[in-house]
Amino acid sequence: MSITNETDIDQLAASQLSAINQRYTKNRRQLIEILLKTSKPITINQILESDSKLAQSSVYRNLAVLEEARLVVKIITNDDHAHYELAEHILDHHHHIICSPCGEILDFHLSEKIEKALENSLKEIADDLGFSIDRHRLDLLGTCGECTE
Amino acid sequence: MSITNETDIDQLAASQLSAINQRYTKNRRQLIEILLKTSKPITINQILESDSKLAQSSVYRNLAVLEEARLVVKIITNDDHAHYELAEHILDHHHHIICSPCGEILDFHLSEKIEKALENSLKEIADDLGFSIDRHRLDLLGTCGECTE
DNA sequence: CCTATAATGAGAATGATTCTCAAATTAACA
DNA sequence: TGTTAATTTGAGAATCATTCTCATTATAGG
Repeated sequence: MSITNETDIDQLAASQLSAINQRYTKNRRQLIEILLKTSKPITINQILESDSKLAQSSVYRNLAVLEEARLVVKIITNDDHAHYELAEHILDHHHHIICSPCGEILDFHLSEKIEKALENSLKEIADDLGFSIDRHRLDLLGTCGECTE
Repeated sequence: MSITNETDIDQLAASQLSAINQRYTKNRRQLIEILLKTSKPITINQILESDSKLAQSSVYRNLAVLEEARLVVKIITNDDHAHYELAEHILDHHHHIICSPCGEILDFHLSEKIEKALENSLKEIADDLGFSIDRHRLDLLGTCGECTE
């Protein structure tokens, strides 16, 4: 349950964008490509450095559109800069381990067993509180090897 | 494992502040009191409304100091405003359910069994990745009853 | 090809948060 | 309980990520 074929992603992107009356433009395709190449969540600055010709305002705007189309997820931490990565139905369901000193974010996976148990538990809790749940997120906050040295 | 006695909190606050060479001033005490009265994480604006005489710049500064002293936790979401609440050794270990439309945050608890299983799992993962872990956080994102109607 | 509509890019505007600095408070000690 | 040195406070200015504006450019669908 992880899409790597680029044609598939293009179809998915086009379809999810059109569902909210948005076009799958060159700029938006390029953002998807950049995020696909990167194996971890990145900031807008990193995106701007990585390609060049992209206009800052368009990157902000398009990431917001892609997020609304549920193709991209914006990750907010205590770091100054938001990070972005592809949505979980493109990658797969996972969580984040965050280095507080340097702001780097890596993905990690929980065992299926624990993930399931957690999900069931969360479903009950949300019901009790009268919430309808969109998703959950689990973050580990600490210090990476680099920053410890 | 939840401190409610106000004298105890004062002692704890004084001690943790002095550990980072900071004083337990009237302003800081007042912030702790406000957070103690509130049963859920609140924003700086809510704090300013709730008391009045507090200077905005001091509230920002003092919450940062209290956070450094590990008495207070800053909660960042996709909402514009950060929320604050007392640290987990004053309240107790818990998680957050966040209403995306209105930004409200409530606390919830996981059963002890799942919490333990999760912690063990996370410890292993962090070790494998060479991270030293400070804490974990688990958020439920969705829509509260009020915002659904 | 036209035309209407949406997307783009450059720069201005916004707004939460942080910084500055003079005045007030505090701790420590005589 | 004064004195002094160091810290905290408050008002407003500064910062900086993000959002908005608007004229120009690209696109979809006849």
